[in-house]
Amino acid sequence: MVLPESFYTRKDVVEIAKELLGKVLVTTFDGKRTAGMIVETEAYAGTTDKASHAHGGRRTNRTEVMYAYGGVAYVYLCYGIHHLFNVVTNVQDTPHAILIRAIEPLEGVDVMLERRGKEKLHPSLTAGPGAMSTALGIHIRITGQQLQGPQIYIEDRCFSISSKDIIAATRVGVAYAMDDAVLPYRFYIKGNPFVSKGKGL
DNA sequence: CAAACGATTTTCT
DNA sequence: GAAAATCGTTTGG
Repeated sequence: MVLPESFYTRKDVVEIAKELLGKVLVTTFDGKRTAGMIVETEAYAGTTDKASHAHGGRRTNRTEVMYAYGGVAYVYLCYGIHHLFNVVTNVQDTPHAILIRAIEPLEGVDVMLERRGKEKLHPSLTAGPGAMSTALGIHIRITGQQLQGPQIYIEDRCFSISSKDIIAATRVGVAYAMDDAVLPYRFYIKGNPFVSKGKGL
């Protein structure tokens, strides 16, 4: 079943980040369908989180979509090269978001390989937010789209992830956030080979 | 209007 | 292990 808007509009972004593990992200761009199970996420808790683009209530053209009602996509360009895919959560004017960092490919592996210019399935195909977005065909132009299709949606296929297999860790690449960099806002599935390595982890 | 920067990945040494 | 790639967004003049 496709996750309803009510899944995203709840207030606890950390809780939602955990629950997204094991859900399936499905995209259909250029008539090509790809899907993968989410194995790694990071929560960004809006105005009080220095690592978030919206910290301190910052509001610009880019971050405006984070202030929207939960359940839309926020994609932004990092280092001029990488498209990073986020899910906006919480209610309007509360800019919470969850970065999807890695998936385990389930459908359309051949399409992902072609988009990534690779020959065979390897964890590096979708481990890491930039790589994953490329594999799924995610582009910054889909920012603001509803996560209920037709181009992109997340569904529950009833994969059960035991809570003891969910690992909480610090986020990647946010050292500049000072004290908020140590918060355990990164979640991943223990032992899954498609979880990104991060920088020093 | 010009300049600096980054929630990363790849490539070269 | 270090450095480059590369451009939209943000910030300063």
